[in-house]
Amino acid sequence: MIRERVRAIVAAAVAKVLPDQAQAEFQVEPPRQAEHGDFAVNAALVFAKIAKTNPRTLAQQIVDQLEDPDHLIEKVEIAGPGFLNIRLRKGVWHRALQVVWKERDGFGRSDAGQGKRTMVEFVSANPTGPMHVGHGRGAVIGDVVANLLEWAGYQVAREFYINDAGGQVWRLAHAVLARATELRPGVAPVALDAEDYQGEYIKEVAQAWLEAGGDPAQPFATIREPLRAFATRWVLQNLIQPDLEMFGIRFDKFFSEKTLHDENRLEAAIRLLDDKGVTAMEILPPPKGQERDPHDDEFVEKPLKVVKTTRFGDDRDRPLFKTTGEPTYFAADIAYHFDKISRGYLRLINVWGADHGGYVSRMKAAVQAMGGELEIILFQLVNLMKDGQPFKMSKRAANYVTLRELLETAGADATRVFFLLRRGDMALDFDLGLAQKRDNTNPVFYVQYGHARCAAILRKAREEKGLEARWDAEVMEALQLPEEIDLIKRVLLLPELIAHAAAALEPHKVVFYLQETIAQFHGYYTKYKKTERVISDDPRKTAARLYLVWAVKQTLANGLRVLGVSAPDRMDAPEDAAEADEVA
RNA sequence: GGGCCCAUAGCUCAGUUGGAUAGAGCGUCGGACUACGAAUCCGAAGGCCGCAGGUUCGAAUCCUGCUGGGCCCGCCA
Repeated sequence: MIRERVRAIVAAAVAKVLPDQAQAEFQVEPPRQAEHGDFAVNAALVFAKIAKTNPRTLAQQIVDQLEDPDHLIEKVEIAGPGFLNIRLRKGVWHRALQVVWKERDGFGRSDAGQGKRTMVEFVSANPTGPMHVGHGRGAVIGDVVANLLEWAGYQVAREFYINDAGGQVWRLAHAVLARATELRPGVAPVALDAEDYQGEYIKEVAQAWLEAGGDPAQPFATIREPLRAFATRWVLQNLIQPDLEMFGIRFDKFFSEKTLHDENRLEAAIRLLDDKGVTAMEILPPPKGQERDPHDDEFVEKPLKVVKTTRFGDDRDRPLFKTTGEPTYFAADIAYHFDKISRGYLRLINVWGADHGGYVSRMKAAVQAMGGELEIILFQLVNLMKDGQPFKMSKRAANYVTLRELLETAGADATRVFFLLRRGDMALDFDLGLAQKRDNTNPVFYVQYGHARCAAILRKAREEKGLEARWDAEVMEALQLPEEIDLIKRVLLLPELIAHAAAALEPHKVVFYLQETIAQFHGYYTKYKKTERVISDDPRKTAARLYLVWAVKQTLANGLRVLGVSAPDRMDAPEDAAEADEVA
């Protein structure tokens, strides 16, 4: 990478001026202002204090020691408080653009991750009902983070944790039984409890269960286990997996919580924590500022086995077992994460909604105690809006907007981009009216159109002139317009942009990069469409520009692939954009 | 009472991890197609980067304290 070569040149000079500081960090960055050259280096500012001189003098000393055997540098200036503004020869940029031709669909990849085995766990929606828009945000963030890590050289597995054990799934089973008795005349009715799931889909589950031979005349206690198994599997297969498929999201594994209990896996994980000395028997205090309620029989004053998560910065120690003796959800989650570690995943990443914020420190503490490394992406919640007004929804109530409705009205591409248009730690207002609009206020069309426009130019060159874009080092110096050099620089930014977004676990950066890149291309295209066209009578310029357009197209395609968004070669009329989404 | 997140143009948001004159989209106003796609582009107007201190060559960015908003807070999942 060019930036690294420039850094090496400066670092060598710094080492001569200040032999002791050779390993210290300084920045080599593209400056905001074009007049400041190709790279701004702040080495003199960073080292001035150590060198006990003023930055500008030090900058001059560094410049005096610069050696540039490959003749990359055209000009170096000392500017402002002591920046080195470095301008490279244009030929350096021309030659560098060959990398796109060499790497093609792989352009943008790097090996920063060095194949480190990494697991991204995301969605993990409870198998008790349809997914809502909040799950959609987590799904897109998780999927694109996983893509980013793959592109940055990690070996990535995607996993979905199925919470198919515990109290909520009994609520689901009971609700299904209640609805089944309604559907089967003559069977003694079982009433739907207030805490049971109320949604219409429960009737579908009940119908399917009856068709599969379920017998609603049996008492709940005797059939609840097979009913639980049936209902959670049905929800997963009919409500959750189809949505993920529409979204284009695949998981390497769906991991069942139930199997952890069935196979006694909690025990081994807890024993490990015992060995590490981070468990204890404790009577847990009530939360700060609250009195113990003597009438509340749910919280018996009785010692419980806990993980001493306070040692890792948690507010309080967390129980592994309830007073009833049953394991907590936390205990099962520990077993699950122990399993991940045992399978050799050195880096664990979980994608959670902000409503799980209180769970972060305890889970990190537990994983750390087991010798693992856990990072959690907490994304802020999605506020549903309709016509500018908050649109309240509740999971138990029958009416709420599902992810599927959203995918069906807005399409997978637009939904993905919409969710990635903000940083994850910003709350997101999702306007249902806006999601259904299919005009240029929707940014996905902008980027896809840019890709299609590049494709159109290449198509025209092929059909009317018989010309194919290809790398030819001899003609590249025909690219002399400042906008052309800027476009080359922008294209070459993709690998570091992806590596940077992966390191920060911030997928939205890719969206902004693509928007800026295509805007730059549109500007170039429009400015010169009457004077310096891509396809002209000058064979050298035409060949060089066709390659540049091809490289921009490849860059956009690769960026879109990371986002999981299609890159169409032609756009249909705006009214028919819905169909265009399906073309991958 | 405590913890996490947020506050930047009229609105929605970026801001390269501390750099030089803070950017984009939408909206407003004014322009640009007889040739590669006008789903586009160019220009103008619009800012106390929530407030007050601090750290240093240098702060939207880091630290402290406020103000306002979101989420969470006993063994649910």
